Amino acid sequence: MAAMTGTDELRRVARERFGWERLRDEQVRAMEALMAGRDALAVLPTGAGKSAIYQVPAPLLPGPTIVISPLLALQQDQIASLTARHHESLVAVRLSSAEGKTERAEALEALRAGDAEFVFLTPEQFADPARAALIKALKPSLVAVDEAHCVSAWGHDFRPDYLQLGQFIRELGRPPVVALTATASPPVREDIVERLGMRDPEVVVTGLDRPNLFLESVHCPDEETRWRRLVARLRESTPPGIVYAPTRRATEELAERLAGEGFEAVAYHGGMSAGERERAHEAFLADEVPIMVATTAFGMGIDKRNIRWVNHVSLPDSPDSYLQEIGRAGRDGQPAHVLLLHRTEDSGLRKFFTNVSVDRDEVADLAALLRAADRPLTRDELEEKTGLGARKLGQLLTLLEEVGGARMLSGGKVKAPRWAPVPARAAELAEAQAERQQTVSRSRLDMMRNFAETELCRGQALLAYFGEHLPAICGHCDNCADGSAAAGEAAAGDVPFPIHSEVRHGEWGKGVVLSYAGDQMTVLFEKVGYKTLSVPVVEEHRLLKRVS
DNA sequence: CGTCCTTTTAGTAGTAAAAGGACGGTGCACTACT
Repeated sequence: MAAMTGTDELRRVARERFGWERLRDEQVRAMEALMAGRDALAVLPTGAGKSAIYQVPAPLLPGPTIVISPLLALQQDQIASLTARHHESLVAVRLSSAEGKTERAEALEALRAGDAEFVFLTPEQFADPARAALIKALKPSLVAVDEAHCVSAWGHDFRPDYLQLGQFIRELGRPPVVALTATASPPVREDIVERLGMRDPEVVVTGLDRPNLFLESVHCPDEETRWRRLVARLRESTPPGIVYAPTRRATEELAERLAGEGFEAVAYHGGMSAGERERAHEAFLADEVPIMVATTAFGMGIDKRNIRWVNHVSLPDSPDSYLQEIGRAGRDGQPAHVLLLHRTEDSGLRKFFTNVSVDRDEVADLAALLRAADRPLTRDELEEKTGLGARKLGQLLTLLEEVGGARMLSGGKVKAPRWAPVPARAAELAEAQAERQQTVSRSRLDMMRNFAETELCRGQALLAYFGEHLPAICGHCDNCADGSAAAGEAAAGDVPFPIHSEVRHGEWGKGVVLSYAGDQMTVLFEKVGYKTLSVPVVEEHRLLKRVS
């Protein structure tokens, strides 16, 4: 009964304050969980109404709603769209480095007075204890973590404050938390839930299959072939589209070379000035620039529905990244084409990026320093005492925390827990932990390569990675089109373990069966990530045992 | 791990291969200076 009333209330708010006549079942399920004080994790494609999941319950809950969002430009857009929809009844403010002292004070006052409902923040905002206290004093009733895959993708090295979000949420007294993302494979989902300290979240996941995207992958033996295939493809493609290149330099050289061939192409990467980036972005959105040649910097928050193709001229680091990037094509539902031009050599760069080199002595010194200190130390103090750079220090601290050698306190301070292992042991554990992470990253890269090289259905391969089983071949990839997918499928015999069943491997431990393709099977192991195994070998040597 | 660029070496005059080293992606926030 109560649930019914709650749902009616949600529908009323959606209709009256947002103008949404219908809510999808998944949206309602997540919203109801939040209203009941529970956490929720929503993996929904862009355009499926992710934002509504926190926006609709927000005015029904007593305090303001915190929205954690990774990019300032993205926050800007989100606030603009909320404001446009709302004619001042639901105000959103932002606290960031872009707001001056006065603006911040005004924003906080509006939140305190109840004149503003949403406050947009980056995870870095909580690093300053004074600011964290101000936010805590607002008694927020809901925390929404947008683009939640960043927790997993960026937290471990690039933006370590992402990993401290869970700590901050605890300090807030654990209001309901909703994590939102368009793509998250099972290990990423687990990482999000664990890192944010979510409890038994309501998980809503919708199908990831995008039938209007035609998937194609071509192996290129050399750079010349890659260039020729790209140009040939661009000549027959309708703009606008995105070419993803691996390095900043490659984007600039490629854009120039394409211009020489008569294509209007503009480069985009993180090394360009904010102004240049914005101009390029705006021009692309306005259909003034037909081809964007970009690094992974270009993507999040791009709201453009008519992107007709996405071409990659290098192998991405994982299917996670790949699905994010190709997902930007064809949002209008019209046919779109994605092409992956890969070389074996591409993996080198990716391996370099996933390389977590841990110097045992450095970690041991750091652990010893923490243990010897009679009070919690700030990062600045640690940087000074160890001589490590901020990036490296953050990485090592994260590792130490994961193995119980460090504890993060509010205000970015760090101390050694009472039960911390001795420095030498902590270093050993940290090294092992780094190796595990690297093993999992490499397994993702392996899966990306499998996807690129498979002669079977690519749609099935991609979705299986994300834990989704497509019962029939996808019908929208190159291998389905030329018949090789169907041929491979027919070759598959009986399966020893059902899809999604739990299995155990003598060395790799527990895992879940994701897919069968040809005589290969893919299993996702908790500890070592994705593995592809030969079914006959598994059967002959009884490598796997059924668990559930 | 691969690529690109510079330097060295070989060995004999203008070039060419080998060896060495640097570099590679994603963004916030803060400070100093104009």
